[in-house]
Amino acid sequence: MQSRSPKITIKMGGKRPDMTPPAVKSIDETPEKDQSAPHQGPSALSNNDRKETDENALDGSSSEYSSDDEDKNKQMVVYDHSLNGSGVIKAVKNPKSNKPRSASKKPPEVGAFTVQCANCLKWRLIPDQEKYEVIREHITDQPFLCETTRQWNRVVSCDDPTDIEQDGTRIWAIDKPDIARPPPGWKRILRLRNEGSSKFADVYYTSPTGAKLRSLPDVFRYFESHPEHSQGLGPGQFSFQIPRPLEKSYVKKRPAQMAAPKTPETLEPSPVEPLAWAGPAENLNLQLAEPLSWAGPVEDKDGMPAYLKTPEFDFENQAAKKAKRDEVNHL
DNA sequence: GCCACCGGTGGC
DNA sequence: GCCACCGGTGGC
Repeated sequence: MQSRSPKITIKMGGKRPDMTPPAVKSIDETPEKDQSAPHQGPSALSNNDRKETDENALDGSSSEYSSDDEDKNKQMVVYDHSLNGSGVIKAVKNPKSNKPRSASKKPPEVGAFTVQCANCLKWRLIPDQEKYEVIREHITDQPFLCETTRQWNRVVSCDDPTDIEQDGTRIWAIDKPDIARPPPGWKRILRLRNEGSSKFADVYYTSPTGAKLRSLPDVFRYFESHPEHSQGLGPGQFSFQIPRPLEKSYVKKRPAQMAAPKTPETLEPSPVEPLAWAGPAENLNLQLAEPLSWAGPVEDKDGMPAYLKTPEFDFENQAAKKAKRDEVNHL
């Protein structure tokens, strides 16, 4: 299909931006999901990516996430923004990267990190994951600004053009704000899944001893078996929250639940009646076919660019969660 | 056998 | 619907 070129813009939620933590959101640009062609045309895009990277002074300090790979056709970008829109992005490699050595499709990888300036709303690439994590950790209390890039000796102002545009070559996703940066010796790994999976991504932590932990209970169990590595650590330092793809169709919808057999008000046992399920099952199929209807352009009433809707962000809940985390961390 | 990746489910 | 958690498994 023709590739759309959504512009990313942040649309303020209807809510008043008092004390509001940063909203996180993302864009996902996967123009088509051609089921048969794992890789295509977009090889040119990798040039774009590289050019962009160069232009944006990611040069020297750019990390292992920079564009070494030739098959970076698409990227996923994650960002969040606060009241006036400060956001964080991540970019990801093409989900359909065609590494010759494996027939199995490798999931996309994070390819870059970007944050949106709270003032000018332009995107600024972040040189490496560590810096990104620091920014994300405090994005609510310390909105990101163009001047923040001076931390890594980059001089850029709100007058300068954006580092990165939504040009249809990337997949955008929404990251969560205020995720604690991993404790020293620990790493927080975000693994994206392939398009069509039941989930968008998985988060896991690697411990100082190399253990891979997939959940908080995992972390607790690790603490028990490795008390020497649990000193001063609490659950607040770990977050298994995953970003969300802007394009919801990236993730396969869970089939609608079979209508639970109505429990009659009476306590009379009701006979099992399998045939009665036929109806719901058909509906289920219809729903699965539905996602294609996303393809059409989406006009936004507020004059915002099409294709981009600011996902709703639960400010209050985020604030509550953060408070809870802080509280936990004090224990 | 290991592990990266994916699916499913229960709880909210 | 979202999320946390964990089981299953195919590919190595």
